[in-house]
Amino acid sequence: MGKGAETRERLLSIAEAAILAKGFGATSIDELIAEAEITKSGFFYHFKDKTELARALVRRYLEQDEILLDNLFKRARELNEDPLHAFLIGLKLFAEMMADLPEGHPGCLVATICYQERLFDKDIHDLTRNGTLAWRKRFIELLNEISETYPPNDDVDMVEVADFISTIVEGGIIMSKALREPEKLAGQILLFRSYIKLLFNPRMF
Amino acid sequence: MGKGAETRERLLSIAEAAILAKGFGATSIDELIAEAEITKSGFFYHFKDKTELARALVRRYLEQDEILLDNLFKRARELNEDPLHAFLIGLKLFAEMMADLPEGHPGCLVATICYQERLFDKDIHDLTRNGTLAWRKRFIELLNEISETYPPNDDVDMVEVADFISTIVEGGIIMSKALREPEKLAGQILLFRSYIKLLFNPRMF
DNA sequence: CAAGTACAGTACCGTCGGTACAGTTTAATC
DNA sequence: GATTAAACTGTACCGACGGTACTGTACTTG
Repeated sequence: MGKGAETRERLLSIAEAAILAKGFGATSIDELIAEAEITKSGFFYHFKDKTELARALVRRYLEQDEILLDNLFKRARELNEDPLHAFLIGLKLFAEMMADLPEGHPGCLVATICYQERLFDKDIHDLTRNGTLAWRKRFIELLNEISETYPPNDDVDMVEVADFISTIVEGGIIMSKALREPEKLAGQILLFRSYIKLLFNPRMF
Repeated sequence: MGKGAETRERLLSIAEAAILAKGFGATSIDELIAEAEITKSGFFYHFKDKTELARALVRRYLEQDEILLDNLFKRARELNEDPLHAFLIGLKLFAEMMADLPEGHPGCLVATICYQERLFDKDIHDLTRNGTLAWRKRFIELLNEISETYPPNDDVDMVEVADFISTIVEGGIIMSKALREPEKLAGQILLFRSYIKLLFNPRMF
């Protein structure tokens, strides 16, 4: 990574932390450049305005997220080739990863942007929407594979179940923050795991 | 309601909508007074600063929320005196209420504040935390009553299950916004209902 | 050594949160 | 009918911030 790309990455990391803690509108460029130890000109060299910073931030966030989830569920599949058990293992790994964050989850950029919709243009909203649809696609594929072997015990739409995990992670982050209980997120992910167990349990009824 | 209280309420409603759409830091007092058609002096007559506006906003939000949930689950109990079935009816009523919001849920103030933590003092964070704990208390009581008659089919902590509904509502609001699918929230609440059905179903195993 | 990269420096504009304080309208109270 | 408090309006001002514009320069690379 060249010198320019390094400064850019540093700016993105500082901005992400600040925006997740204070919101986009309340995050000043002045504070970002103070922490990054560059000047305003330096900032505007990398991003032509605040909107472009936001765009770059979301893109980076979704890419990193994709890689993380890819690795996690690939590892889970290597530990057990049955799709249901692999998914349950993946969820446990995910919960453990969330539990290991000492200060709790720092927050999801998608959520921040949704809760400040008026500040962003269609471009950014399309990015977050496509990111969310990518989560849906990932989990639908896993769930469809599971339901081929294990018929579900309740008549539920698999798209809803696929979105359920995203809902619970987003909600769990908020509950962790609101309650000041960092472990809450992991606990809620494990409850989703409990639901999956009950939904696909072959010994039911 | 006197003239003063009326203006105050109008200000609070305008501020709530603006803050849920743009965030606290990005909401200017100037835009609030423009929409309320009063002057800056008028604003500072009612609230000594922006922080006091936030405090009043959260208090009002949690009070209204409490009343809404009280009525909803009281009505559900009147329709069926079995605690499990009453709860399932309550969840259906809740989902229907959320589905009836034409533009989707406008957002939860607790979530907004959690995602802009650095902007608020301990006072406000205590308010949101106590609000969340009130949700927990409400649902723990309902769940404990259910589990006396219906032993749960999985070994889960009832506190986690009580928080699960709050998690799903908070997450469902974000998913609705991110996907631009207002119905998503109701669908996710109904999935929680599906979980409750599976968890307490007496015909299991 | 020329050229681009990666910034620094300086100056300026309009907006915003907040303060201060004097003046005015309206409705209830004595 | 005068008094008084509530509910504002009007005006002026401050420092911080987002953003623009343009010039200058150290460092690196071909």
